[in-house]
Amino acid sequence: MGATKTEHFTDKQNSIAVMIKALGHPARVAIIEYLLKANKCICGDIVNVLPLSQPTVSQHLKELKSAGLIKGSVEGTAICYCIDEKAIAKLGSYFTGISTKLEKKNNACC
Amino acid sequence: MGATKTEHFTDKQNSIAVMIKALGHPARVAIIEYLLKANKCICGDIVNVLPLSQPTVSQHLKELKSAGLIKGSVEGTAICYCIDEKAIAKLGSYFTGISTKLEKKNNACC
DNA sequence: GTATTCTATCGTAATATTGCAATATAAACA
DNA sequence: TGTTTATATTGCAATATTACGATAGAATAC
Repeated sequence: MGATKTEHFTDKQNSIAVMIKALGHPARVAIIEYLLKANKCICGDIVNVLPLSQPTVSQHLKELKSAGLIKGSVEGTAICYCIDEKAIAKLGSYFTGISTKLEKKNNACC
Repeated sequence: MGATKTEHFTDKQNSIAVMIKALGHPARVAIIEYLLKANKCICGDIVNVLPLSQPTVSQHLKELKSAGLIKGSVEGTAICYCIDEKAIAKLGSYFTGISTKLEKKNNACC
């Protein structure tokens, strides 16, 4: 035990959980927020801004990328990381969808 | 090492990450989705629906509750768990806020 | 009272995550 | 070619998470 029993849940539930989990760390929230406000988005900037070592930042970027939340394109020696709009939009509509259903239900049970 | 360096991030970043992290597991996504569609929301129902043991489900419910995503009220022997609308709305607006800002920026850098 | 039912907690094993130093890789430039 | 610069990978230690059996607690039924 210790491993998540992904095989017992639906693909949708698993894929939403993976995307959400990727943002479940303050460093990765900070990265997204930095990418959002930065005009240029080079990894080196992020290392300078975050209070974490370069390998650790690189690892967080890797996780965000593998979850599909950011994209990275090689730009000479540096790498340009950017937010994947579609992924964020998907998460947004997932939560607003729940809110809408709750309103319709009137959430009366409690 | 091994522990998240929360002290280096802002309160906002940490609190968002905690809420998001609570949903970063398919079982907890499944619980929210079940609470959403169920008319009654008793913990026992959830144990019957999920492919996990009663202690494990109880633990997941505890995490969702401590993250503020659900509320629980005692109802005789059973406990009535419900989604906290405000928390879900907060998450929804967090993501749609990012989307809006991305549109304004035109996300032109990559 | 005892029995039953529902949920929480404890204890513990398996696994995952976080973080960094050291090192590797890869492109640009001298 | 050798050096610098930027990022990735490896290896490892510390900590967190996931899961469940056993057990405890708390309310209801008898």
